[in-house]
Amino acid sequence: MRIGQLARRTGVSERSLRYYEKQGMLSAERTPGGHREYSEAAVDRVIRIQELFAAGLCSEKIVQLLPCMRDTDGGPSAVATPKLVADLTAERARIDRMIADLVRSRDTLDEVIDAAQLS
Amino acid sequence: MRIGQLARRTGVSERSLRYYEKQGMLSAERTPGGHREYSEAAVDRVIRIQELFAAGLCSEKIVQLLPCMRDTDGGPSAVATPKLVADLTAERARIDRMIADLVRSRDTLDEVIDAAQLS
DNA sequence: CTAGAACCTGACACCAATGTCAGAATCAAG
DNA sequence: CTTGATTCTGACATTGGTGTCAGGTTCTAG
Repeated sequence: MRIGQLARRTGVSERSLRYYEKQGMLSAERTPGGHREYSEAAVDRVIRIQELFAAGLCSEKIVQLLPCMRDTDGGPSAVATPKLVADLTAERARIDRMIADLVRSRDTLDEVIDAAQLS
Repeated sequence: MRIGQLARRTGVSERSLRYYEKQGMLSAERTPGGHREYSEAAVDRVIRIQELFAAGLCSEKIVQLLPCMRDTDGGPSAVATPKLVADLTAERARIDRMIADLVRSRDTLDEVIDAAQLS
C-alpha cells in the first residue's frame, strides 16, 4: 500500500512515517518512480512504534529493539544482546513507574471529577 | 525550607521549581532578601505536579486543576467548573489509553527479554 | 494525452519542560 | 567582617517528534 493509505490506517501522519524510515524503524519498497510501497505488516509495525514512543523509548532504542520483536511478517527475530537486555530491563522498570504514576494521576482526576459531580 | 532542599527532597531541579512558580503551580514565601521559603506541603505538591506532567497534562491544565485537589495543606479545595470537568474527563480517557499502551509496550519488552534469557 | 490526486525531498518552525551559564545578591557560620 | 555555600534573575540552548510549506515528480482514471 502507499503512504497515504498507511497513514489513514494507522492514524500516523505521512510526515512521521517518512521520519520513521529515515530513523531506520520502517522500511518500504519503492515503485519505479520512487514512491513508497508498504507491506501489510507495516500497519502493525507502525502501531508498535507508536506504542513504544508513548512508552518513552527514543527512536534509537526502538531501532535496536525492532529486529528482536516477533513481528507479524514472521521474519526471523534476532536475539537481544546482553547490553540491549540490560537497557530494556531498565526501560521496563521505567514503564512500571510510569504506569504507577498514571494510575495515581487518574485517581487524582477522579477525585476532582467526583467531587464536582455530587455538588 | 529553601529551594535547594526542596529540590533534593523531590528530585526535581531548582530550575523546574522556579518554572512551576512562574506558571502559577507552586507558591513560596520570600525571605527579606528575596529567597524562596517553602512550606512542608510543597513537597507533596511538587510530586503531584510531576505525576500530572508525566500523565501528559500541560501546565495550564494543572494550574486549573490544582485548586480543586484535596491538598495536604488542607486548603479549601475549590469545585471544578463543568468545563473543567469535561476537560478532565477527556484527560482521564487519554490516561486510560496511555496505560493500555504502556502495558502493551511492557509486554513487548518482556517478550524480547524473556527470549534472550532462555537462549 | 491530460488533469488532478498523491507522492517526493528538503528545509524551517514549533512545543514545553528542562539544562546551563553568567553575574549579582543573600545567607549562615566562624 | 569574611568567606564559602546558596539563591536570585534572565537569557539562550536543547530535545525529538511533528506540522507545514514549496517546488517538483509520479501515478492513475478518463
